[in-house]
Amino acid sequence: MDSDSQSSRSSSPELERKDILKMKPEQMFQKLCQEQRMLSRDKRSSSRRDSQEDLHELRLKVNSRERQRMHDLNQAMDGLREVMPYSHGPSVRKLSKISTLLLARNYILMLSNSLEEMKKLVSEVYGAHHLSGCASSLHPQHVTPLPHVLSSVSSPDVRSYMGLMPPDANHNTVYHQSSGLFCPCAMCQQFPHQLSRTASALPASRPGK
DNA sequence: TAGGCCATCTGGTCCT
DNA sequence: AGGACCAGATGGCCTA
Repeated sequence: MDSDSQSSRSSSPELERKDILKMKPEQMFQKLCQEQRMLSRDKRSSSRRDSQEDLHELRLKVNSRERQRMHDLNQAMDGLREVMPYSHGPSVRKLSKISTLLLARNYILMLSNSLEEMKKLVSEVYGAHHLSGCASSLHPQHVTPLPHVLSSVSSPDVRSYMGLMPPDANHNTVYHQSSGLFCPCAMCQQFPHQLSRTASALPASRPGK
């Protein structure tokens, strides 16, 4: 649908066609006569035609700009989708725009929450030399997703990411799982296999710099 | 087939 | 004045 002048989605020509179809024959005839008169008048008036052509060209220009703007917006949306933690496999349908935005919002909230938890954890570790079970205390349900966000999300992938349901076996989630739940914290994501070892082997004092 | 999602056009408004 | 942004209208495509 790149052609400016040949778009089938143009609304006003469609309307005209519908109107014409609704007309009685005599009305249609009148309308045709009227259009003929207008056409001949336009032929006589070259200046008016020029202004109409200018108007038309302007309209095409504006349409083109708007289309480009929407393409840019969609490109940005795709960029956002790429960094969102949901399955990217070919069998997975693309997130809708609204779902992408809602998920992005929730993801940011979750990351903020995780960061806070990590800060607490670090202070605990360096304070009491104790690391509690991270994976059991940090899952997305602690992020408290907003009800209206959840209810609007229909994609099983998104819902599974939000902790509403276990992930489909066919979908490879990027999240490390613990007891069927996802742990979003950076520690579990980057080196989950080291977590238990780290917990017992953490130095009693702050690592020297 | 209804409903969701989307692309496009269009006119209005705001901003530079 | 021209461009960016926005929202409404419209119609196409796809899926449950």
